[in-house]
Amino acid sequence: MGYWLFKSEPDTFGIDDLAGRPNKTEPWDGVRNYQARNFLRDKVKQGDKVFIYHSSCKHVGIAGVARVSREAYADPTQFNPESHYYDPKSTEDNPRWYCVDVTFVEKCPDILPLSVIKALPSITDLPLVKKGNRLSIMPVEKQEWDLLYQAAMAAD
DNA sequence: GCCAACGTTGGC
DNA sequence: GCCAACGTTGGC
Repeated sequence: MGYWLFKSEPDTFGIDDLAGRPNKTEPWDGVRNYQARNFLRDKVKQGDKVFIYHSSCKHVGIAGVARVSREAYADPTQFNPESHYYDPKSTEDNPRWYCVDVTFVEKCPDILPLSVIKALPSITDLPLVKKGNRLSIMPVEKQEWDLLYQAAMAAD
């Protein structure tokens, strides 16, 4: 079982949007970074657990948990000229971008703030806490997951 | 809104 | 292949 953190801007799509979708499921599309793409395409597996992280907003941090309900397939938005994510250099035969489906699992009682995550002594390797971090799909080690999950779900 | 950090593009 | 210019991300 793999563990991941996916970033999203809640003004566009946040944990509440995911919870409100039919079957609480949504394609995680629009990823347009090669390192993130490679994780999505090659490493993210059905049943893996995912922290949904809210970025570029008032309360930055881990907002909830989802699981991967469908493994990588060609991101349809890359073929749609109307889409913000359209990529004219991508073809159906040789798609450049991939997405997975994620399904809502649970919401944190409160956002676990980035400042708190950074203050956890054993969270030092997670790309999220590194300087200049821009990776939108990143692996989380099991020990990291357990610690973050406990912190995120603890009601205080 | 600011700005640092980073990824991508394109001329050479 | 180098690297400057540019666009984007993302915390604050």
